[in-house]
Amino acid sequence: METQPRDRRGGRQRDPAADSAIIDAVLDLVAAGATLTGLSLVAIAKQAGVSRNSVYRRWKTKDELYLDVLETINAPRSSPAGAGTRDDLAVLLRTLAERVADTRASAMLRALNAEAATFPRLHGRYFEEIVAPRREAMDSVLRRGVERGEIRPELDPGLISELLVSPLLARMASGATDRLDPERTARQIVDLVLDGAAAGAAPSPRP
Amino acid sequence: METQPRDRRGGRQRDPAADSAIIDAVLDLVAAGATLTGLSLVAIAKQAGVSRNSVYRRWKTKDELYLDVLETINAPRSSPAGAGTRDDLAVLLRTLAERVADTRASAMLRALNAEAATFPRLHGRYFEEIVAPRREAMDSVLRRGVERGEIRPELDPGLISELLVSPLLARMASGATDRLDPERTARQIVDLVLDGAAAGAAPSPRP
Amino acid sequence: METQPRDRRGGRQRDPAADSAIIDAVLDLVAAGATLTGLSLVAIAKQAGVSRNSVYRRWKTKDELYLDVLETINAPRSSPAGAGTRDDLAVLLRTLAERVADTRASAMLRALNAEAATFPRLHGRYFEEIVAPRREAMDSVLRRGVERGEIRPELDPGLISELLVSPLLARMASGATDRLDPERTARQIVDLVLDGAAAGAAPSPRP
Amino acid sequence: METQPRDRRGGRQRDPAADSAIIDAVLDLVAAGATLTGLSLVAIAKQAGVSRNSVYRRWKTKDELYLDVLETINAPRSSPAGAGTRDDLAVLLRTLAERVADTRASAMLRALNAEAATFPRLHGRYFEEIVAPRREAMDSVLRRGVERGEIRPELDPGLISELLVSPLLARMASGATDRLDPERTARQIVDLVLDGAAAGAAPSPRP
DNA sequence: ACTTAACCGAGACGGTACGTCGCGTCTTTTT
DNA sequence: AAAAAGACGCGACGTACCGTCTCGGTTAAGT
Repeated sequence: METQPRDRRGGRQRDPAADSAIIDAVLDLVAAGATLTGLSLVAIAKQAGVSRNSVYRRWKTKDELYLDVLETINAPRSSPAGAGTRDDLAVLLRTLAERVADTRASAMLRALNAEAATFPRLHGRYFEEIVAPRREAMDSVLRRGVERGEIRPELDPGLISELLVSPLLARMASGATDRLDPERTARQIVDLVLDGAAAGAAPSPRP
Repeated sequence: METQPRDRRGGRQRDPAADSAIIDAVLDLVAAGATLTGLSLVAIAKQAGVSRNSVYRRWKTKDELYLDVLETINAPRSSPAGAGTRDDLAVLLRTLAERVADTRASAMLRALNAEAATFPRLHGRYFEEIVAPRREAMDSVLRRGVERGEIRPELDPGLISELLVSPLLARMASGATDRLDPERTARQIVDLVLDGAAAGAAPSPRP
Repeated sequence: METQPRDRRGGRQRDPAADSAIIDAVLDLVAAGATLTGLSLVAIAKQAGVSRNSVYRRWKTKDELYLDVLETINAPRSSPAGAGTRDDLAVLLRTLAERVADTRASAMLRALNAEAATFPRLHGRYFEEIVAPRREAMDSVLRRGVERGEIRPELDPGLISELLVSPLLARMASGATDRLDPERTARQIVDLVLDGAAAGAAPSPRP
Repeated sequence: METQPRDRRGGRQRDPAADSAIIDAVLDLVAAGATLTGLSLVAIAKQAGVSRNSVYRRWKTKDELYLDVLETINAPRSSPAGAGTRDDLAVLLRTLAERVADTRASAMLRALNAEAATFPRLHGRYFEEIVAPRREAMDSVLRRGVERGEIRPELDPGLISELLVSPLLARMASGATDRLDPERTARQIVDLVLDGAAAGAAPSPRP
């Protein structure tokens, strides 16, 4: 995460508090409605309470700064226990819901999605490092579910996956992340997607 | 849709082509990645091939201009035939999917969502005039489905509705609107949400 | 003297008052002690009471601006009547003395001399257009003086010329331009250089 | 000349070479065209090859530094032998011419003159310690010349003095100090000022 | 036909924000 | 304790863009 290794042969040390103050400032400003292109290093410096110089010294471009901001909100992945498909999916969705409930992270990712065209490199990294692993985890659970006979094998796994995560992603996109109970919401979504809404579809028995 | 009535006592007429050229310019620029705050009337004028004056003469602020842009992409609502819950939902989703497949409209709404905080008035109108009626239509279909005994009555209708529309909204938010077959996708989503993905949940017989 | 001809096909006209206000500002600031390198277009704009934009629009670089300032202080040359060498020299020196007595012009030229290395193009123009013609005029008078038998022919005309103008140039350089009576000072210098200070050198009879 | 006595209680000694390196740097930079206000301690440090700290440790302000630079170029005064007015004046002028021929000293004094308003204290010291004594010496020689009957008594001694030194001062001001033969130039000036340029003014016999 | 009034493009204008640069100070490591 | 390296806050600079204002030229309605 350090921006520049640099030869440390002398000179004053960089204030480590400034690093986090700047990253915090970005998150706060984006959460307050700023766009990634509209956000200026000047405004960031003011919000962080440091001089413009201290920002430019650490990051040459907004791209590089945002990259480090993304690293910051990249929470550790959850690892489902493998007890059962329903529970495993609930664990994955709960972890996603928790991130969605984090107002600042949510705002940052929403902004990044909206301006993907302007920050292709950034969006690429976001996809590779954050989206892809979690998508793979969910696919893995679904595959195991099919093997166990818990998931209808004739369905497109991608579609199931999309239906599961979309409600949370749509909330993130619309900014309606308040009053989101991760545990409860994750469970509701999984149950509904697994059991279906049609009256004829009797809900499977659950422990 | 006309912005100013004005006294028409004489003088040169406004070029009607300019109106649509400007609105087109907004849609093109937003589709190309511009944000609503970042987009300037100057850039719009250049893209539209008219002078700044011609833009300012028609709309005093970006807010008012965007309002008219929103009107433009407000396609007529679909009206489900009422043949059956499954088909009615499919009709509604197909209409939504078609709008999502429209790259420019999709980009405009994505931008509006991302910057809702900056354009509260605009976002409010968008919600009232576009989202609310369609949401009400879906709720109505679901209510009728419960009465008909086609939808499990103990479920939260809001959750079902959310699950149905979220896949399309999430696609709109992420910009992954290419290669979207509205008819097919709408049908797939409705089937999966109604029938469920669990192996035990036998798919209801369909005509 | 006009900076840019420009195609005048439309658009608002430049405020002609701003042109002179800016040039006046330069002269005032330089007279107040500013150096040509130290003087910024920002400071000039503030002093002139116009926006930075209005300065940059007219002149891209300080060089071009200073060039026009030089034109402004380039007073019309004097033309000696040819009545006699002594009187002709006095006329030339009085004209020079008048320019030296002009505080602002004097300061400008002093600054230009001091920073000739930084503004070679400017210094070159100054030399060609202001210094050279006047130097040539004086050489011409001296040549005629030799022909008339009024100037000792064995002397270096360049040295005589240098002795005549140097007192005024030195005053200009040192900034001691107050209380300078052009008429009287010019006459005194010419008399002394022509007649000499040595006791043996009897002053030539004058009308 | 040492700036601060300081308690020498231990620790590393100041590098004596740095002192002269810094002063040399100032002279070189000014000779290269830098102004006194425009010259920064940073640029001086870089030119001298020392750290900024090493400059600031020795001199708190540019004023104090320039003062020591002035001391450096303050060559010892000449003392005319008193053999005769013509020779005495030539000695004084030759000394002045030698200083003028020193490119770096000349540039420094030229810069100081141009920016006298910005450095009043510095300019005052320069006047008191360098100009005044030499002016007094010349006045003294001229007074003795009048007493000896070698200088016309009705002339203003100040004017004679001004005419004698101005050619050299003007050269210093204009920077045209190359190819200046101090001995020859001084002699030429004295002869011309004493004997006059007019044909009627017979040159006094010289040894 | 002539006046009038609005539109249109072009561009000057004041204001604001940006990213850069340089300054003088402060801090840390090395000599 | 001096020296070198470099981070830091501050401020100025030149640029770019924005929204307004002001031109000459054009077009259509009303006399």
